[in-house]
Amino acid sequence: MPATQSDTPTLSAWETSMIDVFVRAASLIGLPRSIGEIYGLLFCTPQALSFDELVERLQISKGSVSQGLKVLRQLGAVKLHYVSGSRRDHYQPELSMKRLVRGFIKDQFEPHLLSGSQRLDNIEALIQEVGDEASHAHALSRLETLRSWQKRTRKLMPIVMAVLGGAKFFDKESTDQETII
Amino acid sequence: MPATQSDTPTLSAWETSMIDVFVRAASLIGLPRSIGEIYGLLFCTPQALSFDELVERLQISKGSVSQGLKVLRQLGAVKLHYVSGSRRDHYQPELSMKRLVRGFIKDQFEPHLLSGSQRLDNIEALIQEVGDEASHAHALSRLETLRSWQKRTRKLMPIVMAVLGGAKFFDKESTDQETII
DNA sequence: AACTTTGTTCAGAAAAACTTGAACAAAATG
DNA sequence: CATTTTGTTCAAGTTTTTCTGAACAAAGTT
Repeated sequence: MPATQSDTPTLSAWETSMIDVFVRAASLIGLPRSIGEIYGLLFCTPQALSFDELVERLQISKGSVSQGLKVLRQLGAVKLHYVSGSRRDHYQPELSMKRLVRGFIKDQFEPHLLSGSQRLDNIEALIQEVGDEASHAHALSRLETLRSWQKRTRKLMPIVMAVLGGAKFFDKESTDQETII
Repeated sequence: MPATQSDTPTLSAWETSMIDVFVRAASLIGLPRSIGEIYGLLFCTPQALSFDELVERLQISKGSVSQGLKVLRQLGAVKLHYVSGSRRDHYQPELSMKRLVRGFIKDQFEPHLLSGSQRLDNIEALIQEVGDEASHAHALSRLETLRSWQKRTRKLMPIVMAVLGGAKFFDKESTDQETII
């Protein structure tokens, strides 16, 4: 067995700590530890890393790395970086907070908001069945509360994006488009 | 066995659906199903509900209700409502979106931001150990990126609260306090 | 074409999160 | 003070999520 180059190039202390920050952040937004580790290591490393390097340095399975990268690509949190003279895929982290947040919102938030509207309409139909007048009225009132929450959430998103990056990204309906930052 | 009043007063269709909305929302922000159910039922119901009524109508264990209410109280998502002639605690849902969001941020977000600052300082110390000049510089640069993300997140919170409620609640440092909504 | 390299898939193992229910504490009642 | 009512705690059980590793597919090499 010829001496291969990599003897599990172990993580340094600062790398471990910084990766830990990302593991916590991942868990805060409901993503598994392995995804935090992968993004974290990419974030720490100057060069793009290949699939194998991630497996070796993090000491996690190929399966976890494959699935983790899949999710990170979907979120737009990592970018493929073509390295000449290698046919392996190499990855680099997305470093723009704005793009990271947008990816997350688009992928994990918006779908829920969308299907949420659907659901509220269905509930409205069910409320029609309620016989008692007072109950019926109360149910409708709560439904409206929920709709107002939804509406405000939708209004919030573009503002968040604006604060994070200065770009315009406004809701079709909102005529009162204030200028922010 | 004397005929007691409540034969598991089952949930109506619209209540089930609306509770389902809250169960999903809870899971979206990382809270267990039982908490979504409890808040959801309180949200649907005109009167304040007691501990026992929650157990009976939702058909979940006393343990789950007790722990669920504990978390909801901590988040400020439910309020105690004293009902004369009963020594049971009765609960009502917080209906202000602003207060709900603030409770969530205060309880689940801010602690992470706080300890986050600590952690970054520790990482900075560890980076001092790095011998190689280029690596050292790169590590510091990434640390600064992280710090800027933190700072922007902090700036965002008061803006979110402002959009949600119209109140002023600004960061000490930000001199550029724009007027929003 | 046979072989190697590179990465994906997925069933089962392991770990983490959630729920249950019985034992317990605290306070009111008789 | 014994008893009942009300709610909490926590060990054990259940469910859900995550991870692993071996089998597999795709594409490049020789």
